[in-house]
Amino acid sequence: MSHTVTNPPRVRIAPSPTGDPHIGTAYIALFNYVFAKKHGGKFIIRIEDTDRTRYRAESEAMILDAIKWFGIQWDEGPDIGGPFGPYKQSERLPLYQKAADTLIQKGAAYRCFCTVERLDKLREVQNANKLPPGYDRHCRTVSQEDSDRRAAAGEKFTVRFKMPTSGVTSFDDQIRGKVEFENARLDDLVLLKADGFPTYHLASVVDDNAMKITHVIRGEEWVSSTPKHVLLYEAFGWQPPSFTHLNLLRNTDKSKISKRKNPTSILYYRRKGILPAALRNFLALMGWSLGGDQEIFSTQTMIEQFTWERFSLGGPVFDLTKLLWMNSQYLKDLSDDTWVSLLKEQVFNDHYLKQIIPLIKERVQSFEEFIPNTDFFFSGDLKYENTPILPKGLSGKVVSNWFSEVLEGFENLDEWTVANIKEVMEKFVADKKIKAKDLFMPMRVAVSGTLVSPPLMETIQVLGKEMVRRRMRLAMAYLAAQKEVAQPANK
RNA sequence: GUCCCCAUCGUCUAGAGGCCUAGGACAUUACCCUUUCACGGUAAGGACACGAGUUCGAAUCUCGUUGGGGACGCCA
Repeated sequence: MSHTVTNPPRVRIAPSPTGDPHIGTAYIALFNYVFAKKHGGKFIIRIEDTDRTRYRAESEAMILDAIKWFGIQWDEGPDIGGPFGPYKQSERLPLYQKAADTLIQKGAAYRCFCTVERLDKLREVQNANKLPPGYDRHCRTVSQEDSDRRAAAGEKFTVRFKMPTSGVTSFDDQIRGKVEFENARLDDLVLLKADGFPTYHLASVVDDNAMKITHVIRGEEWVSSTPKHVLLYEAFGWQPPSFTHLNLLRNTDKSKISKRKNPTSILYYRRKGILPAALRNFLALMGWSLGGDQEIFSTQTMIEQFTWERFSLGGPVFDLTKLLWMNSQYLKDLSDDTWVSLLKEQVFNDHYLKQIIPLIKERVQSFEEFIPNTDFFFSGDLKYENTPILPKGLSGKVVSNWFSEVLEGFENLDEWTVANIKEVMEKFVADKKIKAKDLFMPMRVAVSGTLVSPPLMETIQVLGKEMVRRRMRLAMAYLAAQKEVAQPANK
Protein backbone atom coordinates (compact mmCIF):
# COMPACT_ATOMS: atom_id res chain seq x y z
CA MET A 1 0.00 0.00 0.00
CA SER A 2 1.25 3.42 -0.82
CA HIS A 3 0.11 6.31 1.27
CA THR A 4 1.44 9.45 -0.22
CA VAL A 5 0.42 12.49 1.72
CA THR A 6 -0.11 15.32 -0.72
CA ASN A 7 -1.76 18.11 1.27
CA PRO A 8 -0.84 19.06 4.82
CA PRO A 9 -2.83 16.64 6.95
CA ARG A 10 -5.22 17.65 9.69
CA VAL A 11 -5.40 15.15 12.51
CA ARG A 12 -7.08 15.15 15.89
CA ILE A 13 -7.39 13.40 19.18
CA ALA A 14 -10.83 13.25 20.70
CA PRO A 15 -10.61 12.56 24.40
CA SER A 16 -13.76 12.37 26.46
CA PRO A 17 -13.75 14.07 29.84
CA THR A 18 -14.86 11.10 31.92
CA GLY A 19 -11.96 10.70 34.30
CA ASP A 20 -8.21 10.92 34.66
CA PRO A 21 -6.18 11.74 31.55
CA HIS A 22 -5.32 8.33 30.18
CA ILE A 23 -1.91 7.09 29.13
CA GLY A 24 -3.54 5.68 25.99
CA THR A 25 -4.61 9.20 25.05
CA ALA A 26 -0.99 10.32 25.28
CA TYR A 27 0.06 7.38 23.13
CA ILE A 28 -2.46 8.11 20.40
CA ALA A 29 -1.76 11.83 20.68
CA LEU A 30 1.96 11.27 20.12
CA PHE A 31 1.45 9.41 16.86
CA ASN A 32 -1.12 11.92 15.63
CA TYR A 33 1.21 14.76 16.46
CA VAL A 34 4.27 13.17 14.90
CA PHE A 35 2.39 12.27 11.74
CA ALA A 36 1.01 15.80 11.43
CA LYS A 37 4.36 17.46 12.01
CA LYS A 38 6.14 15.12 9.64
CA HIS A 39 3.94 16.41 6.86
CA GLY A 40 3.61 20.00 8.00
CA GLY A 41 0.02 19.51 9.12
CA LYS A 42 -2.15 20.46 12.07
CA PHE A 43 -2.76 18.60 15.29
CA ILE A 44 -6.12 19.30 16.89
CA ILE A 45 -7.76 18.48 20.19
CA ARG A 46 -11.50 18.08 20.31
CA ILE A 47 -13.36 17.32 23.50
CA GLU A 48 -16.00 14.63 23.11
CA ASP A 49 -18.32 15.33 25.99
CA THR A 50 -21.52 13.83 24.68
CA ASP A 51 -22.08 11.41 27.54
CA ARG A 52 -23.70 13.36 30.31
CA THR A 53 -23.79 10.42 32.71
CA ARG A 54 -20.04 9.91 32.71
CA TYR A 55 -19.08 13.54 32.40
CA ARG A 56 -16.63 14.87 35.01
CA ALA A 57 -16.36 18.63 35.14
CA GLU A 58 -12.71 18.78 36.19
CA SER A 59 -11.64 16.22 33.63
CA GLU A 60 -11.35 18.47 30.60
CA ALA A 61 -8.85 20.85 32.17
CA MET A 62 -6.91 17.89 33.55
CA ILE A 63 -6.66 16.32 30.10
CA LEU A 64 -5.44 19.49 28.43
CA ASP A 65 -3.03 20.08 31.25
CA ALA A 66 -1.70 16.54 31.03
CA ILE A 67 -1.19 16.65 27.25
CA LYS A 68 0.57 19.96 27.64
CA TRP A 69 2.87 18.48 30.26
CA PHE A 70 3.45 15.50 27.99
CA GLY A 71 5.00 18.02 25.68
CA ILE A 72 2.99 18.11 22.52
CA GLN A 73 1.33 21.32 21.53
CA TRP A 74 -1.94 21.40 19.65
CA ASP A 75 -2.66 23.86 16.87
CA GLU A 76 -6.39 24.08 17.47
CA GLY A 77 -8.36 23.18 20.55
CA PRO A 78 -11.03 24.15 23.05
CA ASP A 79 -8.75 26.54 24.95
CA ILE A 80 -6.99 28.22 22.05
CA GLY A 81 -9.75 28.02 19.47
CA GLY A 82 -9.15 27.80 15.74
CA PRO A 83 -10.95 28.26 12.45
CA PHE A 84 -13.37 25.36 12.97
CA GLY A 85 -14.52 25.86 16.53
CA PRO A 86 -15.97 25.32 18.97
CA TYR A 87 -13.78 22.34 19.80
CA LYS A 88 -16.12 20.88 22.34
CA GLN A 89 -19.01 18.75 21.21
CA SER A 90 -21.49 19.89 23.83
CA GLU A 91 -21.26 23.29 22.20
CA ARG A 92 -22.00 21.93 18.75
CA LEU A 93 -25.28 20.16 19.45
CA PRO A 94 -27.41 21.85 16.72
CA LEU A 95 -24.97 20.52 14.12
CA TYR A 96 -25.62 16.92 15.03
CA GLN A 97 -29.34 17.37 15.25
CA LYS A 98 -29.36 18.94 11.83
CA ALA A 99 -27.21 16.12 10.49
CA ALA A 100 -29.58 13.52 11.91
CA ASP A 101 -32.55 15.31 10.33
CA THR A 102 -30.77 15.36 7.00
CA LEU A 103 -30.29 11.64 7.17
CA ILE A 104 -33.91 11.02 8.10
CA GLN A 105 -35.03 13.13 5.16
CA LYS A 106 -32.73 11.24 2.86
CA GLY A 107 -34.21 8.01 4.10
CA ALA A 108 -30.85 6.94 5.48
CA ALA A 109 -31.91 7.06 9.11
CA TYR A 110 -35.08 6.54 11.10
CA ARG A 111 -36.58 7.25 14.49
CA CYS A 112 -36.51 4.39 16.94
CA PHE A 113 -39.14 4.41 19.65
CA CYS A 114 -37.91 1.28 21.41
CA THR A 115 -37.49 1.63 25.12
CA VAL A 116 -34.33 0.82 26.98
CA GLU A 117 -36.27 -1.97 28.66
CA ARG A 118 -37.20 -3.55 25.35
CA LEU A 119 -33.59 -3.37 24.20
CA ASP A 120 -32.35 -4.92 27.40
CA LYS A 121 -34.84 -7.73 27.08
CA LEU A 122 -33.83 -8.28 23.47
CA ARG A 123 -30.18 -8.54 24.37
CA GLU A 124 -31.01 -10.90 27.15
CA VAL A 125 -32.86 -13.24 24.82
CA GLN A 126 -30.10 -13.07 22.21
CA ASN A 127 -27.59 -13.81 24.87
CA ALA A 128 -29.55 -16.78 26.19
CA ASN A 129 -29.80 -18.23 22.68
CA LYS A 130 -26.13 -17.58 22.03
CA LEU A 131 -27.00 -15.24 19.20
CA PRO A 132 -24.87 -12.25 18.34
CA PRO A 133 -26.34 -9.23 20.11
CA GLY A 134 -27.78 -6.43 18.03
CA TYR A 135 -30.85 -4.34 17.34
CA ASP A 136 -33.65 -6.25 15.61
CA ARG A 137 -34.66 -3.25 13.48
CA HIS A 138 -38.08 -3.21 15.02
CA CYS A 139 -38.70 0.46 14.21
CA ARG A 140 -37.11 0.45 10.80
CA THR A 141 -40.44 -0.32 9.19
CA VAL A 142 -42.47 2.34 10.99
CA SER A 143 -44.00 4.52 8.29
CA GLN A 144 -42.86 8.09 7.88
CA GLU A 145 -46.32 9.38 8.82
CA ASP A 146 -46.49 7.29 11.99
CA SER A 147 -42.98 8.28 12.89
CA ASP A 148 -43.69 11.98 12.43
CA ARG A 149 -46.92 11.76 14.36
CA ARG A 150 -45.40 9.92 17.32
CA ALA A 151 -42.48 12.32 17.45
CA ALA A 152 -44.84 15.31 17.31
CA ALA A 153 -46.88 13.77 20.11
CA GLY A 154 -43.80 13.96 22.28
CA GLU A 155 -42.87 10.28 22.31
CA LYS A 156 -39.21 9.71 23.16
CA PHE A 157 -37.04 8.39 20.38
CA THR A 158 -33.50 7.84 19.23
CA VAL A 159 -32.34 8.19 15.65
CA ARG A 160 -30.82 5.10 14.10
CA PHE A 161 -28.82 4.65 10.93
CA LYS A 162 -30.44 2.54 8.23
CA MET A 163 -27.62 0.13 7.54
CA PRO A 164 -27.46 -1.39 4.06
CA THR A 165 -28.38 -5.07 4.26
CA SER A 166 -26.04 -6.27 1.55
CA GLY A 167 -22.70 -5.44 0.06
CA VAL A 168 -19.27 -4.98 1.54
CA THR A 169 -17.66 -1.93 3.08
CA SER A 170 -13.92 -1.58 3.30
CA PHE A 171 -11.29 0.93 4.20
CA ASP A 172 -7.58 1.12 3.64
CA ASP A 173 -5.79 1.30 6.98
CA GLN A 174 -2.32 2.83 6.71
CA ILE A 175 -0.76 0.07 8.76
CA ARG A 176 -3.19 -2.83 8.34
CA GLY A 177 -4.00 -2.51 4.67
CA LYS A 178 -7.46 -3.23 3.37
CA VAL A 179 -10.05 -4.25 5.94
CA GLU A 180 -13.44 -5.50 4.77
CA PHE A 181 -16.78 -5.97 6.49
CA GLU A 182 -20.03 -7.40 5.26
CA ASN A 183 -22.75 -4.78 5.63
CA ALA A 184 -25.29 -7.43 6.57
CA ARG A 185 -23.46 -7.90 9.86
CA LEU A 186 -23.53 -4.24 10.81
CA ASP A 187 -26.02 -2.98 13.33
CA ASP A 188 -28.46 -0.09 12.88
CA LEU A 189 -26.46 2.04 15.24
CA VAL A 190 -27.90 4.88 17.27
CA LEU A 191 -26.87 8.30 15.98
CA LEU A 192 -28.85 10.55 18.27
CA LYS A 193 -29.75 9.58 21.82
CA ALA A 194 -33.14 10.22 23.40
CA ASP A 195 -31.68 13.20 25.25
CA GLY A 196 -30.81 14.85 21.96
CA PHE A 197 -27.09 14.28 22.34
CA PRO A 198 -25.24 12.53 19.53
CA THR A 199 -23.39 9.27 19.96
CA TYR A 200 -19.67 9.17 19.27
CA HIS A 201 -20.34 7.75 15.81
CA LEU A 202 -22.44 10.65 14.60
CA ALA A 203 -20.54 13.37 16.39
CA SER A 204 -17.10 12.27 15.27
CA VAL A 205 -18.15 11.88 11.64
CA VAL A 206 -19.91 15.24 11.56
CA ASP A 207 -17.04 17.00 13.29
CA ASP A 208 -14.25 15.32 11.39
CA ASN A 209 -15.96 16.45 8.24
CA ALA A 210 -16.65 19.96 9.51
CA MET A 211 -13.11 20.31 10.84
CA LYS A 212 -11.63 18.98 7.61
CA ILE A 213 -9.83 16.13 9.30
CA THR A 214 -7.83 14.24 6.68
CA HIS A 215 -6.46 11.35 8.72
CA VAL A 216 -8.15 9.65 11.63
CA ILE A 217 -5.51 7.94 13.73
CA ARG A 218 -7.05 6.21 16.70
CA GLY A 219 -7.00 3.06 18.83
CA GLU A 220 -7.64 -0.43 17.58
CA GLU A 221 -10.89 -0.60 19.50
CA TRP A 222 -12.44 1.44 16.69
CA VAL A 223 -11.67 -0.93 13.85
CA SER A 224 -15.05 -2.61 13.91
CA SER A 225 -16.88 0.73 14.00
CA THR A 226 -15.00 2.12 11.04
CA PRO A 227 -17.17 0.55 8.30
CA LYS A 228 -20.17 2.16 9.98
CA HIS A 229 -18.40 5.49 9.88
CA VAL A 230 -17.48 5.01 6.23
CA LEU A 231 -21.11 4.26 5.44
CA LEU A 232 -22.14 7.37 7.33
CA TYR A 233 -19.82 9.49 5.24
CA GLU A 234 -21.35 7.97 2.14
CA ALA A 235 -24.87 8.65 3.35
CA PHE A 236 -23.99 12.28 3.89
CA GLY A 237 -22.24 12.41 0.55
CA TRP A 238 -18.91 13.31 2.13
CA GLN A 239 -15.41 12.16 1.37
CA PRO A 240 -14.21 9.95 4.23
CA PRO A 241 -10.77 10.57 5.73
CA SER A 242 -8.03 7.98 5.85
CA PHE A 243 -8.35 5.67 8.86
CA THR A 244 -5.45 4.19 10.80
CA HIS A 245 -5.74 2.10 13.92
CA LEU A 246 -2.89 1.74 16.36
CA ASN A 247 -2.62 -1.31 18.54
CA LEU A 248 -3.71 -0.95 22.11
CA LEU A 249 -1.33 -0.71 25.03
CA ARG A 250 -1.58 -3.91 27.06
CA ASN A 251 -1.38 -5.17 30.60
CA THR A 252 1.09 -7.94 31.37
CA ASP A 253 -1.64 -10.48 30.63
CA LYS A 254 -2.06 -8.90 27.17
CA SER A 255 -5.50 -7.49 27.84
CA LYS A 256 -6.15 -3.85 26.99
CA ILE A 257 -4.40 -1.66 29.53
CA SER A 258 -6.61 -0.94 32.54
CA LYS A 259 -6.31 0.91 35.79
CA ARG A 260 -6.98 -2.27 37.71
CA LYS A 261 -3.71 -3.70 36.51
CA ASN A 262 -1.56 -0.71 35.64
CA PRO A 263 -1.29 2.94 36.48
CA THR A 264 -3.10 4.47 33.51
CA SER A 265 -3.29 8.08 34.58
CA ILE A 266 -0.81 10.43 32.95
CA LEU A 267 -0.91 12.26 36.26
CA TYR A 268 0.62 9.24 37.93
CA TYR A 269 3.67 9.35 35.70
CA ARG A 270 4.09 13.05 36.20
CA ARG A 271 3.78 12.53 39.92
CA LYS A 272 6.26 9.69 39.78
CA GLY A 273 8.86 12.00 38.32
CA ILE A 274 8.94 10.66 34.81
CA LEU A 275 10.27 13.20 32.34
CA PRO A 276 7.90 13.95 29.47
CA ALA A 277 10.68 13.42 26.95
CA ALA A 278 11.35 9.96 28.38
CA LEU A 279 7.67 9.09 28.34
CA ARG A 280 7.35 10.20 24.73
CA ASN A 281 10.38 8.16 23.78
CA PHE A 282 9.08 5.12 25.61
CA LEU A 283 5.60 5.38 24.13
CA ALA A 284 7.09 5.84 20.67
CA LEU A 285 8.78 2.46 21.12
CA MET A 286 5.43 0.83 21.76
CA GLY A 287 4.99 -0.19 18.18
CA TRP A 288 7.41 2.07 16.42
CA SER A 289 11.16 2.03 16.00
CA LEU A 290 13.91 3.87 14.20
CA GLY A 291 14.86 0.66 12.46
CA GLY A 292 18.32 0.06 13.81
CA ASP A 293 19.55 -0.47 17.35
CA GLN A 294 19.00 3.06 18.57
CA GLU A 295 16.31 3.26 21.22
CA ILE A 296 16.91 6.63 22.77
CA PHE A 297 15.71 9.33 20.43
CA SER A 298 13.94 12.65 20.60
CA THR A 299 10.46 13.36 19.34
CA GLN A 300 12.09 15.63 16.79
CA THR A 301 14.11 12.72 15.44
CA MET A 302 10.97 10.63 15.37
CA ILE A 303 9.20 13.29 13.33
CA GLU A 304 12.07 13.43 10.87
CA GLN A 305 12.20 9.67 10.44
CA PHE A 306 8.52 8.88 10.70
CA THR A 307 6.81 6.44 8.37
CA TRP A 308 3.96 4.02 9.02
CA GLU A 309 6.09 1.25 7.50
CA ARG A 310 8.09 1.28 10.69
CA PHE A 311 5.06 0.54 12.83
CA SER A 312 4.59 -3.03 14.03
CA LEU A 313 1.27 -4.54 14.91
CA GLY A 314 1.75 -6.75 17.96
CA GLY A 315 -0.04 -5.50 21.08
CA PRO A 316 2.75 -4.02 23.21
CA VAL A 317 2.85 -4.76 26.92
CA PHE A 318 3.40 -1.61 28.91
CA ASP A 319 6.55 -2.28 30.92
CA LEU A 320 7.07 0.14 33.77
CA THR A 321 10.56 -1.22 34.43
CA LYS A 322 11.82 -0.25 31.03
CA LEU A 323 10.16 3.15 31.25
CA LEU A 324 12.05 3.74 34.48
CA TRP A 325 15.32 2.71 32.87
CA MET A 326 14.66 5.06 30.00
CA ASN A 327 13.83 7.84 32.41
CA SER A 328 17.14 7.28 34.17
CA GLN A 329 18.93 7.74 30.87
CA TYR A 330 17.29 11.12 30.42
CA LEU A 331 17.74 12.09 34.04
CA LYS A 332 21.48 11.69 34.11
CA ASP A 333 21.87 13.93 31.10
CA LEU A 334 20.15 16.80 32.88
CA SER A 335 22.31 19.54 34.39
CA ASP A 336 22.45 19.99 38.14
CA ASP A 337 20.64 23.28 37.78
CA THR A 338 17.83 21.64 35.88
CA TRP A 339 17.64 19.01 38.56
CA VAL A 340 17.23 21.63 41.22
CA SER A 341 14.52 23.46 39.40
CA LEU A 342 12.62 20.33 38.43
CA LEU A 343 12.82 19.00 41.97
CA LYS A 344 11.45 22.26 43.31
CA GLU A 345 8.78 22.36 40.69
CA GLN A 346 7.63 18.75 40.76
CA VAL A 347 8.44 17.41 44.20
CA PHE A 348 8.92 20.15 46.74
CA ASN A 349 6.56 22.67 45.28
CA ASP A 350 4.70 25.15 47.48
CA HIS A 351 1.32 23.74 46.66
CA TYR A 352 2.21 20.23 47.81
CA LEU A 353 4.21 21.32 50.85
CA LYS A 354 1.39 23.52 52.03
CA GLN A 355 -0.91 20.53 52.00
CA ILE A 356 1.48 18.42 54.02
CA ILE A 357 2.55 20.92 56.64
CA PRO A 358 -0.79 21.23 58.43
CA LEU A 359 -0.76 17.45 58.87
CA ILE A 360 2.71 17.33 60.38
CA LYS A 361 3.12 20.63 62.18
CA GLU A 362 1.95 19.42 65.57
CA ARG A 363 3.77 16.14 65.32
CA VAL A 364 7.38 17.26 65.05
CA GLN A 365 9.73 19.08 67.35
CA SER A 366 12.17 20.37 64.80
CA PHE A 367 12.66 20.59 61.04
CA GLU A 368 15.00 17.65 61.33
CA GLU A 369 12.00 15.45 61.87
CA PHE A 370 10.18 16.64 58.80
CA ILE A 371 11.67 14.27 56.23
CA PRO A 372 11.57 11.16 58.44
CA ASN A 373 7.90 11.79 59.19
CA THR A 374 6.79 12.64 55.70
CA ASP A 375 8.96 10.47 53.48
CA PHE A 376 6.01 8.53 52.12
CA PHE A 377 4.57 11.73 50.68
CA PHE A 378 7.61 11.95 48.46
CA SER A 379 8.27 8.34 47.60
CA GLY A 380 6.64 5.99 45.13
CA ASP A 381 5.87 2.33 45.65
CA LEU A 382 6.13 1.14 49.25
CA LYS A 383 7.23 -2.12 50.81
CA TYR A 384 4.98 -3.84 53.30
CA GLU A 385 7.14 -6.74 54.44
CA ASN A 386 8.34 -5.06 57.61
CA THR A 387 5.09 -3.60 58.86
CA PRO A 388 2.20 -5.62 60.26
CA ILE A 389 -0.58 -4.83 57.86
CA LEU A 390 -3.17 -7.45 58.75
CA PRO A 391 -5.47 -6.99 61.75
CA LYS A 392 -5.72 -9.99 64.05
CA GLY A 393 -7.88 -12.81 62.83
CA LEU A 394 -8.41 -11.47 59.32
CA SER A 395 -7.13 -13.03 56.15
CA GLY A 396 -5.24 -11.14 53.49
CA LYS A 397 -7.86 -12.13 50.97
CA VAL A 398 -10.66 -10.54 52.99
CA VAL A 399 -8.81 -7.29 53.50
CA SER A 400 -7.74 -7.27 49.88
CA ASN A 401 -11.37 -7.56 48.83
CA TRP A 402 -12.28 -4.72 51.13
CA PHE A 403 -9.63 -2.59 49.49
CA SER A 404 -11.02 -3.44 46.12
CA GLU A 405 -14.47 -2.23 47.11
CA VAL A 406 -13.23 0.89 48.80
CA LEU A 407 -11.20 1.70 45.71
CA GLU A 408 -14.31 1.26 43.63
CA GLY A 409 -15.98 3.84 45.84
CA PHE A 410 -13.04 6.18 45.37
CA GLU A 411 -13.24 5.81 41.59
CA ASN A 412 -16.80 7.04 41.58
CA LEU A 413 -16.07 10.21 43.50
CA ASP A 414 -16.65 13.44 41.68
CA GLU A 415 -14.20 15.30 43.82
CA TRP A 416 -11.18 14.10 45.75
CA THR A 417 -11.97 15.77 49.05
CA VAL A 418 -11.49 14.65 52.65
CA ALA A 419 -15.25 14.70 53.16
CA ASN A 420 -15.88 12.44 50.18
CA ILE A 421 -13.07 10.06 51.07
CA LYS A 422 -14.37 9.87 54.60
CA GLU A 423 -17.87 9.17 53.42
CA VAL A 424 -16.78 6.26 51.25
CA MET A 425 -14.79 4.69 54.04
CA GLU A 426 -17.30 5.21 56.79
CA LYS A 427 -20.15 4.00 54.66
CA PHE A 428 -18.17 0.91 53.85
CA VAL A 429 -17.48 0.20 57.51
CA ALA A 430 -21.16 0.69 58.34
CA ASP A 431 -22.46 -1.42 55.45
CA LYS A 432 -20.10 -4.27 56.18
CA LYS A 433 -20.64 -3.97 59.92
CA ILE A 434 -16.94 -4.22 60.55
CA LYS A 435 -14.74 -2.48 63.06
CA ALA A 436 -13.45 0.80 61.68
CA LYS A 437 -10.01 -0.06 62.97
CA ASP A 438 -9.89 -3.25 60.92
CA LEU A 439 -10.19 -1.26 57.71
CA PHE A 440 -8.38 1.90 58.65
CA MET A 441 -5.28 0.30 60.07
CA PRO A 442 -4.41 -1.75 56.97
CA MET A 443 -5.26 1.21 54.78
CA ARG A 444 -2.93 3.40 56.74
CA VAL A 445 -0.15 0.91 56.21
CA ALA A 446 -1.04 0.54 52.55
CA VAL A 447 -0.85 4.24 51.75
CA SER A 448 1.86 5.34 54.18
CA GLY A 449 3.87 2.19 54.78
CA THR A 450 3.80 2.85 58.50
CA LEU A 451 1.57 2.45 61.55
CA VAL A 452 2.24 5.97 62.69
CA SER A 453 1.13 8.69 60.32
CA PRO A 454 -0.93 11.86 60.11
CA PRO A 455 -4.72 11.46 59.98
CA LEU A 456 -5.67 8.87 57.40
CA MET A 457 -8.30 10.66 55.32
CA GLU A 458 -6.20 13.79 55.06
CA THR A 459 -3.19 11.73 54.11
CA ILE A 460 -5.16 9.97 51.41
CA GLN A 461 -6.42 13.26 50.09
CA VAL A 462 -2.99 14.84 49.93
CA LEU A 463 -1.35 11.80 48.35
CA GLY A 464 -3.82 12.04 45.50
CA LYS A 465 -5.98 9.49 43.82
CA GLU A 466 -3.35 8.03 41.49
CA MET A 467 -0.85 7.38 44.25
CA VAL A 468 -3.48 5.94 46.56
CA ARG A 469 -4.79 3.67 43.83
CA ARG A 470 -1.31 2.47 43.02
CA ARG A 471 -0.33 1.77 46.61
CA MET A 472 -3.58 0.09 47.48
CA ARG A 473 -3.28 -2.19 44.47
CA LEU A 474 0.27 -3.06 45.46
CA ALA A 475 -0.90 -3.71 49.01
CA MET A 476 -3.70 -5.88 47.65
CA ALA A 477 -1.24 -8.00 45.75
CA TYR A 478 0.87 -8.30 48.89
CA LEU A 479 -2.14 -9.14 51.04
CA ALA A 480 -3.51 -11.71 48.65
CA ALA A 481 -0.19 -13.55 48.86
CA GLN A 482 -0.36 -13.70 52.67
CA LYS A 483 -1.20 -16.80 54.68
CA GLU A 484 -4.89 -17.52 54.96
CA VAL A 485 -5.27 -16.20 58.50
CA ALA A 486 -2.98 -13.67 60.09
CA GLN A 487 -0.83 -14.82 62.91
CA PRO A 488 -1.63 -13.17 66.25
CA ALA A 489 0.67 -10.24 66.71
CA ASN A 490 2.03 -11.51 70.02
CA LYS A 491 2.64 -15.22 69.85
C1' G B 1 -21.55 -17.01 20.01
C1' U B 2 -20.51 -13.69 15.50
C1' C B 3 -17.19 -10.38 13.01
C1' C B 4 -12.41 -8.02 12.74
C1' C B 5 -7.19 -7.62 14.01
C1' C B 6 -2.63 -9.79 15.52
C1' A B 7 1.53 -13.69 16.33
C1' U B 8 10.33 -13.29 16.73
C1' C B 9 13.81 -14.12 23.63
C1' G B 10 9.89 -13.14 30.14
C1' U B 11 9.05 -7.77 27.99
C1' C B 12 9.87 -3.79 23.87
C1' U B 13 11.69 -4.78 19.22
C1' A B 14 15.42 -5.42 14.42
C1' G B 15 14.42 -8.59 10.45
C1' A B 16 10.59 -6.78 4.09
C1' G B 17 13.44 -14.99 0.38
C1' G B 18 19.77 -16.27 0.80
C1' C B 19 23.76 -11.20 4.75
C1' C B 20 20.25 -15.25 10.51
C1' U B 21 24.75 -20.59 13.77
C1' A B 22 18.09 -14.59 14.23
C1' G B 23 20.72 -8.52 16.02
C1' G B 24 19.75 -4.68 19.95
C1' A B 25 17.36 -2.86 24.56
C1' C B 26 14.89 -3.79 29.45
C1' A B 27 14.83 -7.59 33.08
C1' U B 28 17.81 -11.95 35.09
C1' U B 29 22.72 -14.28 36.38
C1' A B 30 28.02 -14.06 36.70
C1' C B 31 32.56 -11.34 36.51
C1' C B 32 35.41 -6.49 36.19
C1' C B 33 35.63 -1.40 38.07
C1' U B 34 34.71 0.48 43.11
C1' U B 35 35.78 1.95 50.79
C1' U B 36 29.54 1.04 50.06
C1' C B 37 25.56 1.55 46.66
C1' A B 38 24.63 2.99 41.92
C1' C B 39 26.60 4.12 37.10
C1' G B 40 29.75 1.95 33.53
C1' G B 41 32.18 -2.38 31.16
C1' U B 42 32.41 -7.74 29.81
C1' A B 43 29.97 -12.28 29.42
C1' A B 44 25.98 -15.98 29.90
C1' G B 45 21.16 -18.04 29.52
C1' G B 46 16.83 -16.79 26.64
C1' A B 47 12.58 -16.44 20.78
C1' C B 48 11.06 -17.18 14.84
C1' A B 49 3.42 -20.83 18.12
C1' C B 50 2.33 -25.38 15.12
C1' G B 51 1.32 -27.90 10.35
C1' A B 52 1.11 -28.00 5.21
C1' G B 53 2.51 -25.73 0.77
C1' U B 54 5.43 -22.15 -2.90
C1' U B 55 10.86 -21.97 -3.76
C1' C B 56 17.29 -24.37 -5.21
C1' G B 57 16.51 -21.73 -0.47
C1' A B 58 11.36 -19.13 4.35
C1' A B 59 11.47 -15.84 10.61
C1' U B 60 10.34 -13.43 5.97
C1' C B 61 5.25 -15.46 0.69
C1' U B 62 0.25 -18.60 0.70
C1' C B 63 -3.30 -21.63 3.25
C1' G B 64 -4.90 -24.06 7.60
C1' U B 65 -4.65 -24.94 12.95
C1' U B 66 -3.74 -23.03 17.62
C1' G B 67 -3.15 -18.97 20.75
C1' G B 68 -3.91 -13.81 22.10
C1' G B 69 -6.58 -9.28 21.54
C1' G B 70 -10.57 -6.02 20.08
C1' A B 71 -15.67 -5.07 18.82
C1' C B 72 -20.73 -6.39 19.04
C1' G B 73 -24.35 -0.17 24.43
C1' C B 74 -29.28 5.64 23.95
C1' C B 75 -19.94 4.54 26.54
C1' A B 76 -16.30 6.67 24.14
